[in-house]
Amino acid sequence: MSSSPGRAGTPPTLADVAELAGVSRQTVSNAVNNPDLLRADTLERVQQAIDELGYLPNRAARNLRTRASHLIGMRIKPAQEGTANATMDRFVHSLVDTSREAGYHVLLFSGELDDPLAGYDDLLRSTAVDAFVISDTFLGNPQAAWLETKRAPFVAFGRPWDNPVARHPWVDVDGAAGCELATNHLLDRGHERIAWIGWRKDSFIGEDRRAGWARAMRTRGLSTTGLASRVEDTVASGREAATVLLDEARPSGFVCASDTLAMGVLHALSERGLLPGRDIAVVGFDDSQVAQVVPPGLTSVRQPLEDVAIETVKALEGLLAHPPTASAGVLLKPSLVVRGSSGPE
Amino acid sequence: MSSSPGRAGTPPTLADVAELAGVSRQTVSNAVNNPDLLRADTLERVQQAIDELGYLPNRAARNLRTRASHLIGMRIKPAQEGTANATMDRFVHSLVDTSREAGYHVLLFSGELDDPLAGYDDLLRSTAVDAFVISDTFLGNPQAAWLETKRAPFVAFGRPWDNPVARHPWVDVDGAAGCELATNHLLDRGHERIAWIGWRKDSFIGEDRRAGWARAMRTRGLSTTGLASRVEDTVASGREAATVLLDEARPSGFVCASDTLAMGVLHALSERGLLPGRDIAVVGFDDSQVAQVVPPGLTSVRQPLEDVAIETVKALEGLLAHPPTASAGVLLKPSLVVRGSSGPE
DNA sequence: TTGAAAGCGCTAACAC
DNA sequence: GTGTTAGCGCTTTCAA
Repeated sequence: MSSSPGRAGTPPTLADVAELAGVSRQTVSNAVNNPDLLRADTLERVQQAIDELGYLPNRAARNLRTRASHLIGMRIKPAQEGTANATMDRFVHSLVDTSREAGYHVLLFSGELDDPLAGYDDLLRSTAVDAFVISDTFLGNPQAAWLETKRAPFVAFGRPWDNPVARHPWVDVDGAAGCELATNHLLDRGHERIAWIGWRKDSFIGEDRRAGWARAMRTRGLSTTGLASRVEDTVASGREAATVLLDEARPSGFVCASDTLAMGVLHALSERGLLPGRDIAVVGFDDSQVAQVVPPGLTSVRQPLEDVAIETVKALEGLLAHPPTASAGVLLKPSLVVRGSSGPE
Repeated sequence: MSSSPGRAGTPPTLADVAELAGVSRQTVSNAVNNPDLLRADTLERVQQAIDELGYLPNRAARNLRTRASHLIGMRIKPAQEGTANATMDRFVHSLVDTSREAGYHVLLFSGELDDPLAGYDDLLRSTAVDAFVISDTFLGNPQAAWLETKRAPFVAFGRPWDNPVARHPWVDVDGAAGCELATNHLLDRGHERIAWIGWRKDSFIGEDRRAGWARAMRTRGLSTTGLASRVEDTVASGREAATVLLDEARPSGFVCASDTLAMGVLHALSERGLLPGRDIAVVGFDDSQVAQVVPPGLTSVRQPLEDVAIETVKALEGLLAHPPTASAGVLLKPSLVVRGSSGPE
């Protein structure tokens, strides 16, 4: 490790490399950004100087000049306690990995709970990020409309439910297909009275997932009457809903809009001495850690978040290209992870 | 919303504000950074222009000039599937919140699994971040030593186990105290044969937590012989360990080094038709979502991650102050969240 | 209290 | 191919 020319702590600059290699600063810049412009021997010499000094372009300077930060902003909501919901954390992991391969880093920020726009504006106006990934589209997404008026590049994880004509790129997972998968799985195992526990009606995602259950039932000519419940996404609500359904509808299986609700069902079963998988089948949604480790394993719909991240970054790259290319929406298919809670074997 | 002078998409600059307010650029800069230098009426006028244009200083330019990015880098490991472990995700949330209050954003990055240093070097040399938060100190932390040689500011979440004379700031949670708390909780409820399931001996954290259990037992004059098991941090390992211990040591309670292992115990109990809390007491560590939602609730040691984040940012601010002030290590006390798995009421 | 000049490190545009 | 010039938007001197 050779000592840099300045004081330790001040990384070498383009000028340092240029001096050491005996070329101009511009040539060093070209060596870094357009190597094919240089003659082979010059490139070699510059590269050697770069290696010797451990040179890497200063981000701030490059950002200032190129008007790009190579940063993707993503707002995260406070961690939800008491639920099984960690989809966004898993997505962030995938996004960080995928972004890195595309030369981007992920900048996380948080905002006031009540203001869905907080945080975006500052980052945008200070040109701190090149684009956003928005994700909390649970009940529609005001961010999308707002960002569009600001002409800010962004990709949404989640369909523009409340605005079908929206033009921005989005990536989503087909929740209806997932629940259809889950329901068919139980139907294939001989269940006929399959109950649904989902979210309140104002949730677009919840209604979508519910539709998958209903479709599967209808397709087999089975009635859904009295078999559905719509509640808050909490364990307690899931437990109560399950208790009521068990008494009033006598289902042999449950398909739930979330692992959180499914855990509520497990609570209800446990209270009655019923065993999931043996006495009553249960399927959740999200393949959370909870689903993975709870005995006897919770069968659950798994979103392909790695693929969501890949498609998201792909769309992002299009948006940030010159000229920008807006991609269409992408809808991915989830899979079903079968575990003990949906029956033996 | 007034239109900015340039094309839409080009945010207003200092010069735009200066022109509108009829002052020099420098005065605008002072208005933003040293408002008390301005006369009240000038400040008022400039502030009005700033508001009108929606001006916010360009980050890249400011970063270049001040040699600071106001970004904290944190490397995250791939999400762990099949475990209950989400401590780092919870910590990231807290860190993002706390950093924001201190004027910092969190930049996430990932690196090759095999190379603990990957990613750090690039960010450092390109002056992309002001400091790092390192966290994966499970088996010691080579990053710390490396970052110290680079004179890079960083704070560790986790003690420098393998280097007691390390001088860098760190924040950690007293795992031994947590397990002592857990064990005493069971002792207070009348248990005497309390088994330990922990990690392999090369884990500093694991040995620390184990010491808390052993200390609590010894303090009451109880033997620990044959009651401890050291395994991998997986559900399967926890299940096997519990099975063996149930047969050979006949414990009435388990204290585990992680919620993942505790879930393994729940699996073992479930296989034998035993009920956690009624037949056998179980305590985990981390108060994961799993602990929160699994029936009948898993009693678990909770790390005060919000406080860890606060102390981390405090130490970071010291490091980045002029002149820097290195703070000492901070050891925080965890708490015990009591749920059904450790017995009724 | 305000303004003018310089320069952070880099790259785009052009001259050689 | 390579070097020169200019300037991205900001803050730190220093002078008025």
